[in-house]
Amino acid sequence: MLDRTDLLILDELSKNSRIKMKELGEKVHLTGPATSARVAKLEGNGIIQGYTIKINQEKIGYTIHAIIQIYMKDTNHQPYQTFIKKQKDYVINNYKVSGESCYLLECKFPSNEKLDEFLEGLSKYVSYKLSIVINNK
Amino acid sequence: MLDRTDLLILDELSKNSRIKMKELGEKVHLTGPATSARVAKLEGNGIIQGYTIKINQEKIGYTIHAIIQIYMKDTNHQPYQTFIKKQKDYVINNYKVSGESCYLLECKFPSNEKLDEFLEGLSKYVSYKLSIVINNK
DNA sequence: TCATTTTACTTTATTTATGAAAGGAGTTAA
DNA sequence: TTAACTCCTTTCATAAATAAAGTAAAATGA
Repeated sequence: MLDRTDLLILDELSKNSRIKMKELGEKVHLTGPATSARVAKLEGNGIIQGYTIKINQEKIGYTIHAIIQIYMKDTNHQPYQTFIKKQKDYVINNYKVSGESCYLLECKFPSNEKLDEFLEGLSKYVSYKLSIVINNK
Repeated sequence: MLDRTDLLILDELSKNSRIKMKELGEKVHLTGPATSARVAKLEGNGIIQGYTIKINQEKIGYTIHAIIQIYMKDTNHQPYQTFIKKQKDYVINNYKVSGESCYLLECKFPSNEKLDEFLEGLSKYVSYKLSIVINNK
């Protein structure tokens, strides 16, 4: 299904998704139009789900990166899910997981005040364990 | 430092980083060159760290998404870090965290065999708790 | 206060990239 | 062998990016 060239294209687009088709073509030894057709195919079959940017969250004021293990108090997850949906500014990912906890919630906050406020709300619905990210190497 | 227009630009580029500067300009009520200059500034000051793609990992054979809590057996983290550096194919993020565990390791695997192999290696250096991601809503 | 500089933008013109169309080479299958 | 596909290249028209020049408003400073 995917050959070496496709994987190379994915790799290059991961590193720089705004690369020109001509330049990407040079990297994978194809012409611009051939490369463009390959990329369109990868979009069409859903392997490329979208084009996005990496934002330095600290530089835009989100200095706290938290990962929170969520334990349900109740079998009904809906109140928790509804709460999370309202916190789009803070929530990066809300993973349902197998293992010790029920969810792993990845969030960003601009201050301890906002984090505290969030946890106050959260604790109405679930129990949690908080981890704060120090680095990512 | 960042005004409303900058935040709008970041938002639009997050949704589609390959958008034309002219089209992005229309969304934020600027001309192409003005938009282009704003974006260049956001790149220059490091707020935009890079342009990338979202890849559907399942469609390229990575069906297992795991998050692993890491507990050090020893005060020396180096053997663990060295091991992780060798596992680039599988490791998405290796967060050093405060809280219960020392690290939160996010990984992807193409099969239970590869996951098992990885865990066998991992257990030489650290203790761990494994969570498998079911969904992300 | 008023002149000067800076910043942020628009407009225009040139360069560059994209995307459509035509065609060729290699592969597969009747 | 021939037809149908796939995947590519080349060519060319169109569209976008970029550089340069100019403008207007805001900030700076004597």
